[in-house]
Order: sequence, then C-alpha cells, then structure tokens
Amino acid sequence: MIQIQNVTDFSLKYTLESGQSFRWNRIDNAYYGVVEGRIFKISQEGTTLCVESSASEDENQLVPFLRHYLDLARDVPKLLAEVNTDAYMHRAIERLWGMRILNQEFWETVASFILSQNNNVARIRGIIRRLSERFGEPLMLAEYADYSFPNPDVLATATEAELLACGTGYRANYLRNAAQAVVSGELPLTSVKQMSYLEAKAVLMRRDGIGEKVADCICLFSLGHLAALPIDVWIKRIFETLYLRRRATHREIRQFAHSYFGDGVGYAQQYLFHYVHECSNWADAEHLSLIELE
DNA sequence: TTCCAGGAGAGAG
DNA sequence: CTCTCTCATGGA
Repeated sequence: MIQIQNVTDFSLKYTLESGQSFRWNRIDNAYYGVVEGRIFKISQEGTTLCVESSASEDENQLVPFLRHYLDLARDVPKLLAEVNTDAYMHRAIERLWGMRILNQEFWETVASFILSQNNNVARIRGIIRRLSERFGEPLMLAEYADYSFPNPDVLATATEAELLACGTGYRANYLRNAAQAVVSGELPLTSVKQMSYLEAKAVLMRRDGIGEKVADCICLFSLGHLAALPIDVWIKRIFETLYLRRRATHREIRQFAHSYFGDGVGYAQQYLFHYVHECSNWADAEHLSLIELE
C-alpha cells in the first residue's frame, strides 16, 4: 500500500462521483476502479490518499501517474476563486469543495462519451461494464475482479450484435466506427492530444456520433482543456434560468460563460453540473425559482 | 403508459 | 441559421 501525503483541497468522493468517469465503484470507504489497464483501490483520510494497484509498480511510477489522473498538481483554490463570481457558484464551490477534473485515458473517454448521448449515468456505467467484461482483459486486486477497457482494435472488429448485447443501442455503430477510425489512423489519438482545444474538438466532431457536447466532454475530461464547456440539458437550463434569464442558443451560452467565468469555465461547469445533481431539489433553492421561459 | 437520461444527425423551413 | 423528429434502452 502506497500513501500520497499532503493532498489538500481535494475530494476523492466528488471527483470520482461527479459523472466524468463511469468506472469507479465505492465499497465501504474505498473506491475501486480501472485506469489504463490496472485496478486501483483508493481511499482518502484527510489529506492522505491510500492507494493499492493491481500492477506491480513502485511509488515513483504510481504517484506521478495518479497525481496527473486526479489533477492534484493544479492550483484549484486559485482557479475556484476566479470562478466564484456569484452566490450560486459560491454555494456549489462550498458544497463540492475539492472536486477536480480528471485527466482520463483518451480512447476510453472518447468511447464512453459516445455512449453517453441521450443516456443516463447508471445505464452508461452498465454498458461500459459489459463492454469491458466482454472485450477487455480480466484484472484482479486481492478479491476484487474487474476488466480493462477494450482497446480500439478489439471494438473495431466487434459485430453490431455483440455491441448491442452490451446495451449500446443505436450508438453501437458510432462506437465501432470511432474504433475503426483509430485503427486506420483516421483518428490519430496521439496527435490529437497535442492539438489546441479548438483543433482537437474539430477533429473529434468529424466522427459520426460526436457532436459539440460530447467533443467538449472529451476535451475537458481527458485532454485538460479547461476552456471546454459541455452544454447538456441541465447546463443549458442553469444558464437560461439563473444567468441569462431567457431562452438562449448554445452559442449565446458559450459566449456568456466564457466572458463570465474566464478560462476556468470547464471547472465552473463541473461544479454547477454536479451541484444540481447532488441537490436534486435545486429548483427549491430560494434564489433559483424556476423562471417561466417563453 | 409516458417520460427522461451528461445528444446527434437528417430533413425542412 | 433554427426547429423538429427519430434513434435503443431501462428505470421511474
């Protein structure tokens, strides 16, 4: 067991349970998940993270890897201070203090958010679990068993029936086409990782099944582009009712959000998104009464 | 039964 | 450009 000390302004719970990763399971006080081919067991005690890995890696490999994955090197208090611009953001930041944006493996994030469209988190998790069981490699950490996320070449040769059996629904061909594009080099993952936010987003959106919202999720949750702003129905609703107080196009929301929150808009978005889900009675908040929009 | 879920694409206007 | 309809699936 390896410890990561002096981890301040970090919440393992909010980071792993805020809908950016679909691979973590909480058992008692610990989170089990598969990241890039090995199982991690992570628990947080104050400012200490206790980590176990199914791979035989020493502290000098594991700690830098997880610090990057969990975004621990970022000055989050400074970033949050910059987007703490109103009472509502203040509440979200206070409530979810320490939530960070993960830096997840690129291909898994591409595939996961292709599957996320018109879907809910519980079902997305189930689909990804079944895909991993069916097409991934088995892994063990003590008594805990899981599977690696399947590589593009495996999914590229899967039949539609096999993908449908995992519950992908009509997204099966989107997933397989993306996998084939990675294999063929049409979607060059390593070079996309080097691109700017807007370049990477444009390349991703050339794939069938990746629109603006999914591309932004990939850019934000995998590539570290904090200027990315995934606009789903809830983020749209928040900006329309709380900030703009009128119906607005995605373009208008995007423009407002960038001028209002600045470069850390992606982080701000994640706090807003998770806050409305954590507080399911968000409409009851006295300052956020639902406004009738024509 | 209908509605909804971290949407996207095709078609019409 | 915007609006509308449909897509597969399962839980509420």
